[in-house]
Amino acid sequence: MPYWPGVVIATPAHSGVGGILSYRSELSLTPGTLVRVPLGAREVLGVVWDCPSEPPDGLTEAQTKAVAGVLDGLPPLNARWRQVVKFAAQYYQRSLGEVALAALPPQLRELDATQLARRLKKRAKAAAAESAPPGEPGGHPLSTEQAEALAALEGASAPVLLYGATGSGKTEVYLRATQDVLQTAVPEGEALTQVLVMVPEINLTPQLEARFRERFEPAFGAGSVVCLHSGMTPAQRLSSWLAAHTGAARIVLGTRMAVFASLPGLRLIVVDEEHDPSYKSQEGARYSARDLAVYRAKVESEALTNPPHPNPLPLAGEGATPRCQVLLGSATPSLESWHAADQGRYLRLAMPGRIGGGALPRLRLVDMNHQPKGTPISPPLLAAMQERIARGEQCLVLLNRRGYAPVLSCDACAWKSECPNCSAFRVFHKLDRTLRCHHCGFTSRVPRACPDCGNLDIAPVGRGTEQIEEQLTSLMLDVKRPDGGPARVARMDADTTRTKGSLEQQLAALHSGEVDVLVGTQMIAKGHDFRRITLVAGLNADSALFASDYRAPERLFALLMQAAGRAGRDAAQSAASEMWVQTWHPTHPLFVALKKHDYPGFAAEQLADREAAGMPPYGAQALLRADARTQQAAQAFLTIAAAQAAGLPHREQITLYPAVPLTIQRVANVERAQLLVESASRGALQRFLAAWQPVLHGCRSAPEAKGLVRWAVDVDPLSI
DNA sequence: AGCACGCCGACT
DNA sequence: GTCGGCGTGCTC
Repeated sequence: MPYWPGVVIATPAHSGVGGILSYRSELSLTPGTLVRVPLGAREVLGVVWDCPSEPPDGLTEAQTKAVAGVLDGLPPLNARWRQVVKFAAQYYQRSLGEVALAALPPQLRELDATQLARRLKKRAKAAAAESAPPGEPGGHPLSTEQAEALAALEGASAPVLLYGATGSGKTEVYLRATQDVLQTAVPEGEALTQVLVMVPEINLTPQLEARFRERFEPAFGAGSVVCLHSGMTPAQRLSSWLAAHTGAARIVLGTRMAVFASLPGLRLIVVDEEHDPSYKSQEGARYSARDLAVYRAKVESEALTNPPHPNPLPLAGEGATPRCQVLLGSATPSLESWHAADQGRYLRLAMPGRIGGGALPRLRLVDMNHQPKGTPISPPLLAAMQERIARGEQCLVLLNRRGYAPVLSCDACAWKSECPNCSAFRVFHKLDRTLRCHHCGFTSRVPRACPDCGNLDIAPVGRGTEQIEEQLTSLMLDVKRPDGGPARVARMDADTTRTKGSLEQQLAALHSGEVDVLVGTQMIAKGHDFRRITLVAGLNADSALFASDYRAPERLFALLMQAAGRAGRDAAQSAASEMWVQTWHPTHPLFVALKKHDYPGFAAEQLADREAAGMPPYGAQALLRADARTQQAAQAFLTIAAAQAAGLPHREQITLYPAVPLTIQRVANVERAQLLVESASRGALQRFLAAWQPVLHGCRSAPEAKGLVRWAVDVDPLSI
């Protein structure tokens, strides 16, 4: 008698096929089993979702194809993993298959059974060779704050928000919490405990990886720490994924994609810099890895509390029910998490002090209204920097704009360096004499004269990191370091760190003291531990103060706080360390709060504004986005979709705003528009979106929407 | 999403 | 005469 496994394969997000296709099988297959199945003309990877003995919803045997093969040797994906994938697909309005297959390493799709067997054998051999004698992980003595946080974490039965100043030693808390989990005994036959640690950016994984390896590999073996991020080669990703899935890896360290790793013994999820927007995916299923981490921990905990096959003999001395904890860490938490802690849904643990008793840098605001016009670096800031360098200290200069100048403009006519494919200017890069579009990549050589009128005077307008580097270099010409050498200025941004190893090389140059002033984009504000920096300067903060994006202030606060955290990490110098901000609005409340290092005050203010406006986290939002050949077609699709939403469930609790073009309306010759969907109730929004989905699918073929390229729903969007 | 099938311009 | 452009439509 054949079985009919519901197999999940990568079906399109909005296709009529709901995502689950049924096949025939001679054998009953365990849900979670990986299989190969025929689809159209090819054979693809699938996951068995369920396996009834009756054919589902009127399918006849003639309509079904047979499962082509089972990837045996691989344990099935467990029910918790499937639950997280299912939730993510539902919540973010995508097909189950798309989310499930995106969560698996791409190479798994190409592998046949023999190749897989070979990989698994290789893994097993490597693991045997690596297995180290057990030892005790080391560690530094803890500060009182760290010890208290850890003690509180131990008993916590809710998500924990670790609100710790930069330099307060959050990483050590992560390491200790990990250690506690890894040393937890599990009943015979159960999966060994595992920990998932997420960081916002690939750049930040190497240094964290080094700390985790150093701490845990001596005790848990050479393969116990693995990384999972999109920068790895397909083979590496498969290898790490298999290590996590089979339980050989005890710690998985990765970017947002790692939230979908298969971790049979998961007991702790750490989300470092939980406020960081990089945790929100911007393509495919637009999930928030931070939010999914919280959900995943809940699912794992429930499974531990109500195990399908309860262990009759609880471990001696284990009074508390085991659970999977989630630890969200930040010096400037997201307002969503902060609000959850205010409400008591999350447990807030504060670590306000810096390790070694160091002070946070003092904020110096330069009122640009009282400075000579046209000077990117104001005289008092320049003097302060020169003084620091003469003393052998280092400075960091932050400017969120790559290139030499954001626009090139003709003095005689109206020509500007517009991108032919985008509604944006191309950026002047002086070093290679190019005009580059940062949105579509279109690049050409800088014209010698104005392309429109032939005028030879085409001038850069505004400033980027290249220009600041150039100007600082000349301003520092006469400045001597204590060793008598000339002051050196370097630049670090996406352009200087493009090639492999260049980031490490630049960081090394800074550490060794070769560089006195480092100019860079926000990448220099993140994570890296710079010992001798005592002055950090933010040059162009004001653009975010009055941006239309309501989250801009929160991001600016986080960025400046994070940047400030780069200064004075050496406790001996911290007392004299400074964060300089040049602004035309020195009395802005954001700066007032920043000056006092008062995140709670800032958050309370922002939350009050959000509540008054019914914005998240008080109300729920989603965006319907459309890309088309013409702006008219994009908006027509959205407008028709809104009209056809009439009568859908919960429509009366939903506000649909008019379709509007995006701030950058055209990118790579595609016109972009969006429509904001709002509701006071998250549940109502969810159910409305689910019901809207088939309607949206139908709107695609409306004659007015001819030229539509694609559309997508973004639930809990980060920018609107 | 892939990958077919299916009708109109520049090439061995 | 073909090769190939990407528009529409389907995948148990």
